[in-house]
Amino acid sequence: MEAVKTPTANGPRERLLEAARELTYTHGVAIGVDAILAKARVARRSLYQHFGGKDGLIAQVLHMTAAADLQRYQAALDSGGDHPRQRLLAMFDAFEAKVSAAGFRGCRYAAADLALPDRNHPAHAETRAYRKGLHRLLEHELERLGRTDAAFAADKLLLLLEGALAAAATRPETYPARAARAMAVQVIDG
Amino acid sequence: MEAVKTPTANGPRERLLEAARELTYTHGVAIGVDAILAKARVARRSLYQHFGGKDGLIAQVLHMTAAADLQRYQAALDSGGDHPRQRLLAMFDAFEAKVSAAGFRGCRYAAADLALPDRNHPAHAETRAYRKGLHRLLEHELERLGRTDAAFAADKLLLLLEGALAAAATRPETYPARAARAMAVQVIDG
DNA sequence: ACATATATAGAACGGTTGATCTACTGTCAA
DNA sequence: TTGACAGTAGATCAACCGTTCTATATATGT
Repeated sequence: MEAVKTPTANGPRERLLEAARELTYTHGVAIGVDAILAKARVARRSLYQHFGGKDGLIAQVLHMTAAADLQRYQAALDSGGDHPRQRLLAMFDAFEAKVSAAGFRGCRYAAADLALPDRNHPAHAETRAYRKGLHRLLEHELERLGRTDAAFAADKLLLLLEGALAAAATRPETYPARAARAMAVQVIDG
Repeated sequence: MEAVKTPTANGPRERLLEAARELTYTHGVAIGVDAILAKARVARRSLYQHFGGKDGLIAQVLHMTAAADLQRYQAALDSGGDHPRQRLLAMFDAFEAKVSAAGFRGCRYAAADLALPDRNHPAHAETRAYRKGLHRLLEHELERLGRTDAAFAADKLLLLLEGALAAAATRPETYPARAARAMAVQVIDG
């Protein structure tokens, strides 16, 4: 029977996704197809077979990393224990470690949105879904804190995260994540 | 004598700057040279004569808009009267109006930084100078408030502005500038 | 009137882009 | 063995990129 065929864990499709994930982060989504193909060591045809084109590949990369990033945020929350306040602070701690880590180059999703002026590009739907998911994580914790303005407070925390990502990409020496965490405390305890 | 020659207020140089200012904002700095030339109704040669190339034009556009934007921020501060607290709040009010205005498409400087992976591109020096100038405006008001941590507090306000710009570009329906202003009050009164 | 500088229009260059195509190889099931 | 399928390699395409070029027109200053 073999109902489920092994998804060739290291097949051309996965190699393309991995290569594109790295290159679009370090060089932006404007990176050339040739560079992706070379890094993935995959035939040109496979790209168009699996993803329909460059746009499809980029959208799929964002879809993949969004799921992974949201999982990481969820894990950071869980590392804070049971109390929502501690959970949120643990998340901002993990966030600070992330933006301070070597190789940090800014927010992949903000970069994609800014680099693709075409509003109908499939990538925008992915970045929108990502932010919605992150907002949901934050809002849920704030609701558990008994906040009646959980949605608005989640907007604030999301704004702090986005601002810190933008600032960390251009002025890392000011430790923006630390400033964001300090303001987050005000929002959480507000 | 004519010590100062009229800088041909509507000469090719000015038309190029104006066209590039608009097009790089709506379509990103990846916009083609041809589109800029067509909009400015200027000969191809004039671009290379005046700016040396596309990179020089982009850098000059950022230099020009940075000066204008900083002047606008200064004017917004001044509209708040004498007291630093009122001046800063007036500035955040003006900021909210700006990001809510029709045609707002995000932060020109953040977009330029993200779209130009080459760290040596002259545009980066302009965006850095712009942020430094904005930071100076904020820090000066905070110093007048007697804050000993004026530099750090200015970092926070700058982070709020950058975060609101990023959020307003992708989620305008959440009124990020309003959230930023609310948090700014906390920082200012902190 | 003449020279100079600056503008224009547009052809052309070499390079790169994303995408399509043909041809060949290997695998596996019928 | 045969046929279908997915993969590789690489030529090729049209379009566009930023840049350089020639040639011509239009001012301005001496």
